[in-house]
Amino acid sequence: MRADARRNRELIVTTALGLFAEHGTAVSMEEIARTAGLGVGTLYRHFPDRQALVEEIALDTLRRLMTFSEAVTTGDGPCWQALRLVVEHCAGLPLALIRSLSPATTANPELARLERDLNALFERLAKGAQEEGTLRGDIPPGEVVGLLNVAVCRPGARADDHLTTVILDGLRR
Amino acid sequence: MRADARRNRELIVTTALGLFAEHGTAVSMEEIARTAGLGVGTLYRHFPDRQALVEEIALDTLRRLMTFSEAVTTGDGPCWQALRLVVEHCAGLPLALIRSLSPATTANPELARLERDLNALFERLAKGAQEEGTLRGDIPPGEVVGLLNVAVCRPGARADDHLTTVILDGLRR
Amino acid sequence: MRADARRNRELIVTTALGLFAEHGTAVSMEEIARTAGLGVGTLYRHFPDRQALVEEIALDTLRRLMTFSEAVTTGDGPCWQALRLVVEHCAGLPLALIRSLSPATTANPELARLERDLNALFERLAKGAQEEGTLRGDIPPGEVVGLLNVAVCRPGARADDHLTTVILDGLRR
Amino acid sequence: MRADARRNRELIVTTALGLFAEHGTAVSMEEIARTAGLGVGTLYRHFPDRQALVEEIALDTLRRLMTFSEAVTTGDGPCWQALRLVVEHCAGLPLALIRSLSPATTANPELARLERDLNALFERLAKGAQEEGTLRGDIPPGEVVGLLNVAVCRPGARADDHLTTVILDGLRR
DNA sequence: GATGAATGAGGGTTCATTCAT
DNA sequence: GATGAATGAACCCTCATTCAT
Repeated sequence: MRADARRNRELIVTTALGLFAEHGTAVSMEEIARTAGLGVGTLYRHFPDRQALVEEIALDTLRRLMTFSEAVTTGDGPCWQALRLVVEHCAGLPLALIRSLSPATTANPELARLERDLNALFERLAKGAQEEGTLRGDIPPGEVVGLLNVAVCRPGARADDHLTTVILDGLRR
Repeated sequence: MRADARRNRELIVTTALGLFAEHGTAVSMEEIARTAGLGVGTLYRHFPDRQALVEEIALDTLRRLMTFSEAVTTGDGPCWQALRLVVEHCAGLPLALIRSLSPATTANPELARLERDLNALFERLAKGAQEEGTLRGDIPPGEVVGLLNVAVCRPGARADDHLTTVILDGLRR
Repeated sequence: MRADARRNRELIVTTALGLFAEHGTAVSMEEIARTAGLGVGTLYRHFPDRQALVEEIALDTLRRLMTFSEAVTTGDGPCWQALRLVVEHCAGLPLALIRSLSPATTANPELARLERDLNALFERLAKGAQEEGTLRGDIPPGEVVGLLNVAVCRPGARADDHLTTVILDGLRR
Repeated sequence: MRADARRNRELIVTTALGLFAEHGTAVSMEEIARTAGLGVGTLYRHFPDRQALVEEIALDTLRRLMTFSEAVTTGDGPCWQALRLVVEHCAGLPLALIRSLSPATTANPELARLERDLNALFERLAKGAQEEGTLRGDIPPGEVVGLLNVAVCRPGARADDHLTTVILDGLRR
C-alpha cells in the first residue's frame, strides 16, 4: 500500500472516530469524507461499506489498547499497578462509543478475538493482583473484569472521574 | 380520551419498547405501527413525532420506577432493604435502552424532573442506609448513587446477575 | 334540513374561506373542522370531499355576487354607476382566492353556469354604459369585461386601491 | 461544476417549470425527477429542498427577463418601443405561475432584488415614454408599472391576446 | 347525527452505495 | 487512483377520507 493511501486510511478512521464522538453515530459517510478532505469514492475504496469502517474504528482502538496493555504488563512490576494504569488508559478511550457502534459481539472474528484476548489479559492481571495481595480476594477475577468493564465502557468515563476512582478504591485491599 | 384510544396508546409504547430492546433504536415508525397492528397514522396521532414516542417510553418507565420506589420507601423498614429492592427492580428495567434513546438530560422538562427526583430519592435512601449503619460510610451518598446508576443503567443488567450482586455486596457494611 | 345543520354548513363555508384567505390553500380539513368547532366527521357529512367544499365556497361567493349584481342592475339608474358598484363590490371579494382554489372552468356545471351568467350580465352592463356614453366606445364590451376580470381577480385587489381606480378611470369617457 | 451536472441542473429547472405550468404547483418532486429522467437524489443534490427549486425557477425566469429588458433598453430607440417589446416578452413568460409559486416577496434576497430592479427598470421606461410623449402622461409611472404587472402576471397572458393589446393601446397616447 | 380515532397512500427528504468523469 | 454526481430504497411525517364509538 502506498504511503499516501495508508495516510488516507488512517485519516479516515481518525476523522470518523472524532465525528462519531462529537456528533453521534448517525454521521453520514459523505460528511466523514468531506471532513477528512476526501471524496466519498476514496472512503469507499478503503472501506467497502459503513460496517467495515465502524469495525476498523473498533479494531484500531482495541489494538492500541492491547498494545498498551501488553507493554504495561510485560514489566515485572506489581499487577495492581499495571491494572490501574490499564484502567486509567481505558477511561480515556472511546469504549462506550465503540460499544454503541458495534453492539455485542460483532460477527467480525478479529474483533471477537481481540475482546476475548483483552478480557483474558485483564483477568490474568486481576488474578495476579489478588495473589500479590493488592486486590480484594473475595471476588472471582472474572467478576472483577466485569466490574471494570462496566466502569470503563460507560459513556463519559474519564480516568480521573469519581466513579473510576471509587471503583478502583473499592477493589483495593 | 376514548377507551380504545388509551389502549392503543399503551400498546404503542409497549410495542416500541419491545422492538427497541430487541432490534435496536433504529426501528422504523412503520415497523412499530405494523407490529402493534396499527396504521402509522394512529401512531402519529398519539405521538406527534418519533422524539415524542421515545420520550413517552422513557417517561413511562421512569414514572413506574418512581411509583415503585416511593412505595418501597414509604414503609419504615431499613433503608438498606429499600435500596436493595429498588436496585433489583431497576435491573429488570430497560434503563440502558432509555439512556441510549434519550441521551443525557433531554430537553423534556418532565423527564429532567423525574431523573432529578429519582436521584434525590436514591440519595436519601443511601444516606439513610449509612446512618442506620448498613451501607459503607466512606463514600458520599451522591457517589453511591452514581455507582448504582452505572450498575443499573448498563446494557444487559439483570437483577440477579453477578455484577449487581457484587456491587451491592461491595457497598454493604 | 334542520336549522342547526344549515347553520353548521354555513359556518364551515365561512370558516374555510377565512382560513384559506389567511393561511393559504393548503389548510387541512382537520383544521377547518377544528376552527369551526366541529369534528371532521361533521364536515364530511356536509361535503363529501374537499373538492365539494371548495366548490361550495366558490358557488357561495359567486351567488352572492350575482344577487348583488342583479339588485344593482334592476334599478334604472345609469349603467356606469351599476358597473362601478359591481366592480367595487368585487374588489372586496376573495375572487383571486376562488380562482386559485378551482382553477379555470371547473367541471362543476352550476359553477360554470354562474360564471357564464355573471360575465353576460357584466357585458350587458358594459354595453349599456357604452350606449349611454359613459364608457369608452372603442373597446368591445367583451374585452371590457375581460379587463375588469383581470383587475378584480388579482390577488390583493381592493375597492379603493390605485389599480382599480386607474382601470375604472381608464374606461370612463 | 461538471458539464453533465450543469446539464442536469438545467434539465431539472426546465422540466419542473413545464410540469408546474401543465399540471399545477402540486407536482411531486418524484414526478419532476422521473419526467426529467433522473433519480430524486439527483434533484435533491442540485436543490436542497422543494423551495430551493421553486426559487431557482423564479430566479431563472426573472434573470432572463432582466437580460432581455436590459438589451432592449440599451439601444437609444424610443422608450415606448422598448416598453412594448418587454411587455410582449413578459406575456410569453410564466409570470403568473411564478407569482403563485413564490407568493409576494419571498425571503430569498436575490429574488427580491431582481423584482425591485425589474420594477425600477420598467418605471424608468414608463417615465421615458411619457417624456417622449408616446405614453399617456396622466398616470404616474409607478401606477403604469402596476397596471402592466397586472396585465402581464395574469394566468394565461399571451403576447398577442386581446387584453395585452387593449392595455397597451389604452396606455398609448 | 356528531365525534374524533384509525387508516394508509403519498410526499419530502436523506444517505449508503455505485459509477461516470 | 480520486472525485463527486447519480441512484433509489427507506425513512419520517401529513392529510384526505372512512368508520367505530
